[in-house]
Amino acid sequence: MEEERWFNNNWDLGAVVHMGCRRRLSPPRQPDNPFAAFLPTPPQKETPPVVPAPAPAPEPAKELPEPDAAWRFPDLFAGAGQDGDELLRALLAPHLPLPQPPLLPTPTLPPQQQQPPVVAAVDVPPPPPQVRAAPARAQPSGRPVPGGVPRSKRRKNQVKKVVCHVPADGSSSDVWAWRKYGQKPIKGSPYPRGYYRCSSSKGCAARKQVERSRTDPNTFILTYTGEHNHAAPTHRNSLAGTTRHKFPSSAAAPPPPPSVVVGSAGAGDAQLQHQHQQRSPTTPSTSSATAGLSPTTPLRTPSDDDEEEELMVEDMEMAGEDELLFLNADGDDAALLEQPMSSIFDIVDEPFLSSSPWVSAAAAAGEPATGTAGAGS
DNA sequence: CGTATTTGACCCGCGC
DNA sequence: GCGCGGGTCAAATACG
Repeated sequence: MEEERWFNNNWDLGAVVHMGCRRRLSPPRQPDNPFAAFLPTPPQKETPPVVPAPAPAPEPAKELPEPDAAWRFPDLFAGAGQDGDELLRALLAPHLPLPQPPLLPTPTLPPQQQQPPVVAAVDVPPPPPQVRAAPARAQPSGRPVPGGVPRSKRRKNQVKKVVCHVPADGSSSDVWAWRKYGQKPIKGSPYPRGYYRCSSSKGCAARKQVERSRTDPNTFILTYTGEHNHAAPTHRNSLAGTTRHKFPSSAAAPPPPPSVVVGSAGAGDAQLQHQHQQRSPTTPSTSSATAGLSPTTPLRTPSDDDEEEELMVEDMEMAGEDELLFLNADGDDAALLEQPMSSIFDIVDEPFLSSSPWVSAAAAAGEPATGTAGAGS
């Protein structure tokens, strides 16, 4: 039951999805932040499930504190070097060369807001052989596996993950289009976890999980799994069809602002809402997810930092990865963190970088222009 | 018409 | 071996 409730909440993972780990300039604040749902507000409107989390107001997402702040992509790659995560490497590779500055001038961002999201590269170590030989059952039900990898194999053990902690308000979008394929309530967490798959390419195995940190509702945990086997989309993908913001059937849940719009900084949030509320044609940024996000950044208090670290640790433990790398703003890696996640993706399609509008535009604006398809969300 | 989102069910990994 | 929890799939629905 509780789960259902959370489920219903349907907070906008999408928004987060877009955000990815990138930080972008954010507009002042919006009344209705798409991320609001993720924000500190308790998912539920009235009854807090089991989570003792100090949920702020019962309001849906609207009452979120002030999510504003722009943020950038946490550098997944920061830790990439070691994890052996090809993902990270890939991400980093292109990145290094990039002149990071262009990304965010952070002119308007107050110091507090500038906190880079924490990124952790999780390398899931292959399970000890003894643990389980997993005969890899061929697909049980015969369900075709997307990547050709049997579901069982994809599971925890062998999956490489990149974990990013980003401020709830912040949002950034990555160039990729993410399509939501599931959402589940997580035990122990009042917030549901959204599952997204890269819709930029049909065969792309890249997946993304968006979850609000139980310890710090102000932080979203983005987990990237798999690699993109294609170049970043320059414009909406064919796959990324139209964005649709449908209000969840669950009437209980307030219409979450599904997608973020790439609007101009400042209006971004507002646009987002408009988009899904009014569906303004102006920003067809593609569907919701990848479309730009104009998230705002959350105001983070100093204490948040500490919490973030803890979060990271938790993640690591949770993930069971001894070898996880966590990047923290405090750490030297912070510099790396400053790089927008999009860069990471860029790796995949370097060629695109040259022409990719988002890279520069996104960096500047903080959002991927309409180029990405919005799936995500 | 095509695609995205939502939601329930199924399946599997992991722990006990 | 069983149960729990997580992750994914697929059908239905809705929107551009």
